[in-house]
Amino acid sequence: MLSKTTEYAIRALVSVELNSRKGQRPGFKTIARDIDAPEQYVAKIMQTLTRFKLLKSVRGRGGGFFFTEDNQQDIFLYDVVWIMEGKTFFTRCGFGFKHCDANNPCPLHNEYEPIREAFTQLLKKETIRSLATKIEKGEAVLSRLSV
Amino acid sequence: MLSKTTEYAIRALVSVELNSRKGQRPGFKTIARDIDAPEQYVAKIMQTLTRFKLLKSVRGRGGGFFFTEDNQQDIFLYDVVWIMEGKTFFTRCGFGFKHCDANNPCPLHNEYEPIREAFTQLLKKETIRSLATKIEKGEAVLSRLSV
DNA sequence: AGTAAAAAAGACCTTAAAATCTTTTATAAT
DNA sequence: ATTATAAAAGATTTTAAGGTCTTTTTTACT
Ligand code: FES
Ligand code: FES
Repeated sequence: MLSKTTEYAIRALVSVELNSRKGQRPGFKTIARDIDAPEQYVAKIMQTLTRFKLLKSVRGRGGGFFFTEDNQQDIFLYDVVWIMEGKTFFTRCGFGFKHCDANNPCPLHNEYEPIREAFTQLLKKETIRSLATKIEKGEAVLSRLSV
Repeated sequence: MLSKTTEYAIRALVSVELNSRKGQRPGFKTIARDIDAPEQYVAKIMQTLTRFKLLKSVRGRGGGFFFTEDNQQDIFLYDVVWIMEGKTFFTRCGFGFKHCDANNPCPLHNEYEPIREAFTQLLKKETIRSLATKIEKGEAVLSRLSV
């Protein structure tokens, strides 16, 4: 569904949020450990996310990644997916056509479109914060050891 | 969602079904033209599908791909996806964990699982025949020119 | 028997995603 | 100023999906 890169991006942001709540400002190594992903790859993803201003970074001693007042407003998963996968993600045809067109539908359209829409709504509802809160409450985990 | 290869596989089978209804026994070149996919790649996919006995093939003059009495029972999209993507397809975690586990859920599980299940049900309901029928009725198309 | 037609098989190539390695730039403490 | 720390940037590698090319095998027609 989502690419591995997008999944890492979401998990990374949740990691920053959880660390922030503990008064920490994590670096990419901490984040990578948190979400069990390759360090340098996480570093690249963080670069993308900061370039798109989903969060801020500072270099050097005591540096790391963090949210500012600007970002303190909720980041929807929709935003992250939009950045990482592109806007076409939300309108792809489930049958492989170049794009979805209700006026010239593929044979899956009528049934696929609502499912795609449900997923989009999920991405428009859940935020980095909401996921972090579930984890903080112990209702979910950010990472799981292999099995 | 589905890989390009799986999409080709489904469309190829629908093409065989439509051709059969017209009394034809298509070869991979005809199928490739029908579904607007690369000839040799379609040939490879057809090899996989025949190996898994979703349909039969005969070589040489007058050869091609066709369904037998055995296959005349409906082929569910579920079967095709199972073959092309593997059984793990239906139980993947939307958050990137190795697998989905309701007892140790990711923060998307509660909302993602029903969506994944809805898609699985769609694949268990629709068949190669049902798609072919929609196309025959003019309710949908098998292929679309670029745009 | 010989030939043409078609799928099967195997080797190979291309592209994009995922991942790694190395160098540079910014920051803060000493 | 120097040094340690950390992100940014750039180049490169690896892996897997997607795609192509060539040869072999099977089949039917003449
Ligand atoms: S046309 Fe295929 S999903 Fe809409
Ligand atoms: S654990 Fe992630 S979807 Fe079930």
